Amino acid sequence: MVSRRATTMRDVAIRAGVSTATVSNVLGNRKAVDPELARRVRQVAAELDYQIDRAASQLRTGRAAVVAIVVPSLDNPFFTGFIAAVERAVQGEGYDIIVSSSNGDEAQERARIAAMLSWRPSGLIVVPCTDAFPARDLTDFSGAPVVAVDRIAGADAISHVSVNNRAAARMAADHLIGFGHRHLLVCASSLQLANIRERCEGVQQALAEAGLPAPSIVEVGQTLEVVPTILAPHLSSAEDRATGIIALTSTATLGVLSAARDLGLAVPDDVSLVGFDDYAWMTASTPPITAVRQPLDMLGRAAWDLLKRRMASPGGAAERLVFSCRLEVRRSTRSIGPPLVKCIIG
Amino acid sequence: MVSRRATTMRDVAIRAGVSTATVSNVLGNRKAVDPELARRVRQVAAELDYQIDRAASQLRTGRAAVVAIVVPSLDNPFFTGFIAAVERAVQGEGYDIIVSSSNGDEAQERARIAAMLSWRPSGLIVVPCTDAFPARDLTDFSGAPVVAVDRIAGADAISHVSVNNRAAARMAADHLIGFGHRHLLVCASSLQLANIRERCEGVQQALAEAGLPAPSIVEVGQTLEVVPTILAPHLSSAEDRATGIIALTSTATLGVLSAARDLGLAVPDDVSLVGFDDYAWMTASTPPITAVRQPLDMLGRAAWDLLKRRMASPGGAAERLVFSCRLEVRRSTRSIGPPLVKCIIG
DNA sequence: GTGAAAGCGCTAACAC
DNA sequence: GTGTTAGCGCTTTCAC
Repeated sequence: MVSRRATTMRDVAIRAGVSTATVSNVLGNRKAVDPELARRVRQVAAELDYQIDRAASQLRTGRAAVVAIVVPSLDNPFFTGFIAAVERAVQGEGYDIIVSSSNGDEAQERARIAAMLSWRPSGLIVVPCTDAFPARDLTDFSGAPVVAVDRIAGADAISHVSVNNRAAARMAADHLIGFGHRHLLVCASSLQLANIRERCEGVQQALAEAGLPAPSIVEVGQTLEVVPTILAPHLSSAEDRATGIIALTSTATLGVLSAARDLGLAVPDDVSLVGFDDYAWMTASTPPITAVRQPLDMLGRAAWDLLKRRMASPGGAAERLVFSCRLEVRRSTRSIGPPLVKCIIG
Repeated sequence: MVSRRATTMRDVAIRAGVSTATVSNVLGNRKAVDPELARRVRQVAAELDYQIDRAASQLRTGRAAVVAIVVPSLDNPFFTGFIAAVERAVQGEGYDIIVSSSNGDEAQERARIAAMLSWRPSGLIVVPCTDAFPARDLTDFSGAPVVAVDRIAGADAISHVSVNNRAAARMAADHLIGFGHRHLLVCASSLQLANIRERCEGVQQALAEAGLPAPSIVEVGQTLEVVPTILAPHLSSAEDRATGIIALTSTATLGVLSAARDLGLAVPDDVSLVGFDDYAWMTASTPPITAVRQPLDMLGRAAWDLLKRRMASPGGAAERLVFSCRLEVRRSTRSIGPPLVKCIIG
């Protein structure tokens, strides 16, 4: 296969007997062009398999029709599901996506964002690996529109989309409380993340309002293998052991499942479990897992919408969009008694 | 936030008191430059937060330091895991990735590949949505180096990486045969795909060589929801029901699990199951699933290596790299009797 | 070893 | 409504 020079706009122009400006106008739907000429241009372009050179177009216009996405990991279905949603949203508006993973590391995040920025993308969507998002100076400096996703503390100057974490976690807790559970265990990935902290608070509030004891919160990290070991002591003490567990991420959910199995605890007979995020394996699992479903598709679409708003008016105010989650009730939770009726004295 | 023009190479050159050519040479490690000058250039570049404009660089050199990846879906952990592996491989060699999903549709695949090609990427890695890979004319025409992954029939003119599907499936079948299973059911996604057909053949061979009856093969598609319905008749007939199932993809594995549960069949007590692909949920599941693990990371790295070879010598011959899978034996399979001893007559 | 200058393919201003 | 042309920021001869 010999590498040949690609067809240029000039080639098309010559063959169609017009100027490159006209070709550009036709192909970019930019200025009114005589219909007959336009038809001819399009036909020649098709015949020659003409593909615009984006580098040249970009150099001239100063911005590429591309949105850059940086996520903490490409091996996590939550992030890849989000990317898929963004891709669906930008499709058909002529934008492509470039994606990069920060591997959950701030230094890498910074480097990856810098690299993405050198494409002069139309915008940048980032799921920061910590909620401080220290790479913000980079994006500020470049002037590229940015939308942050999911984890961000101090939602001041940056547009962002997220989920109502507190409400989602309350919903999970209320479900368990309604099933008569009084002692809950929260299995969190990392309390360094604002979204995880919010979820914890949601559970705490629900319990407090029901007049029940505060939940135990255990931090299990992001690595599945170690979760059972960390969890074991909390699940073994037969006496005041939690009867209901809320796992705050899908990895945590998997971890709880492993731990319970290793300890010979049956779900939901011995412990009820509410998971987070909603994947195919949760419904195929035995028992199917009751879980809080985050609207990934909406999140992706919203990120793109917000980005477009920033692109249209870079000077405008930052916006935030918060989505609600749904609880998919399945079979990993069971009633162990009547819900405690809240006692209001005074 | 006011959008400001980014720092250009010219800015750096002026401030460092040199020409843009020198800056280019320093930053691109291209020609020998006086060490002191080089130091100054680098320092100024850092001070100004200079980021090269890739569009300009690209326009000049004719190729972008970017590899385009097209997969059938971004919602499938096999494909996203592959993308993650490629990203790891290209990282640090200064390449970025642009990714796009064909949604399993040939027309979209074609369109997405055309769009990717307009970036004039250094290369293209594609997991075709059918093994015919009809968009090959596009890539041939553009002259961009291409590597196909996983599904490709007639491995002639195009470099590709894949897994030894036949051997992998044989391994699964032999494991079951060794456990005394004589009647196997194969749960395939789609027989349109070469890799799936090869897996079927692997099972058939193993059975034939053991002198056992041919497996039943049922095609369940890519949508999880319908799998149990399709599978039900094959799992219900109490008499000659298969005692061992081989699921040829992770979705199929999930489908078998759902179907078995719906039918009240226990794994592995009533049926043994070997899955394909190896994900976290398989080990967290109860029981943990015995599965064929595809070496995703090697596949990604190999795709990049092959691509580099094509980039280095576009005229060279296409190469293929085939990897072996491993069987992770867990608890979804059990022995139901001694293996049948193969009887060789004559 | 360094700089001047041409030009990659496109778009946008402007002239007609 | 169409063509001419300048120039985006970089890399790469080619002189020096």
